[in-house]
Amino acid sequence: MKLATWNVNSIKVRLPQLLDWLAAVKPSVVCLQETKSEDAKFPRAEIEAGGYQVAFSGQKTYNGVAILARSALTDVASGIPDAADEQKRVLAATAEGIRVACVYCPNGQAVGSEKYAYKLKWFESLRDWLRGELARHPRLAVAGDFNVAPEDRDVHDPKAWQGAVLASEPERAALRSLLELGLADSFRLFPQPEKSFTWWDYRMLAFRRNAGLRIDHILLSPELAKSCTGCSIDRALRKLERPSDHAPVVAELL
DNA sequence: ATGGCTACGATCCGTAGA
Repeated sequence: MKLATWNVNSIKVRLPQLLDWLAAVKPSVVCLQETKSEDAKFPRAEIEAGGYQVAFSGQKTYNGVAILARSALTDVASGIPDAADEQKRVLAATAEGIRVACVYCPNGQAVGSEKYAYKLKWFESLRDWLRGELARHPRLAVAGDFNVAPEDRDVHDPKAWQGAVLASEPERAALRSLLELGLADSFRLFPQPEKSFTWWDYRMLAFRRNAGLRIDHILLSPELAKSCTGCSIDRALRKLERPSDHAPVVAELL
């Protein structure tokens, strides 16, 4: 089965691409971020007509997450318990016997800014929550836009990005703290092409120059990591007219 | 050169993204 994550940057704008992609790729479970849609306006019927169950937690203009599954979605839960946050960034559900956590981690804007502090604090809450989730759910996947490039090889120009937001050491340490819980970065379980990225700036012909970052990830519990047979980035969607600035990441699980 | 797009909700510009 395929488990995918994609930051769509507006579910409304990207809906036709999403439906085409679902029909072509047929992932079993899909995590979406930056839906930018109030729940009342979420295109539930269109996605259901495409053969998917869907759970969503959104707000106007910003953030917003959703989980799609070809089979039933159960035990849907929004947000990180014990972490009061107005921003809709987390959604969990069980599908195909997997506990799936869809996350849209804060961007952080600039190192040292208020939003950067919020980002680091938010990662602490995420880590504390996931520690318990891992104990409760041996088959746990955490998929989404983490807004952190884990290592220099995940950055097109490490010198230019040295210490910058998305690549700074405190952010990398925050992401590592999730891996230290026992979660594996599924992409790095396998040999991968050099300069593999999931996000490219809309400006500066960044995609054409492959000037990107790998900031979207699928993290797997030890049991799921054992059953993972591949992980890749689907660059095709980034080439379409009016693309999201992110490409989907797809993990293959037995 | 620190910008350049894109989406949104509000107007015809500001905020945010990464």
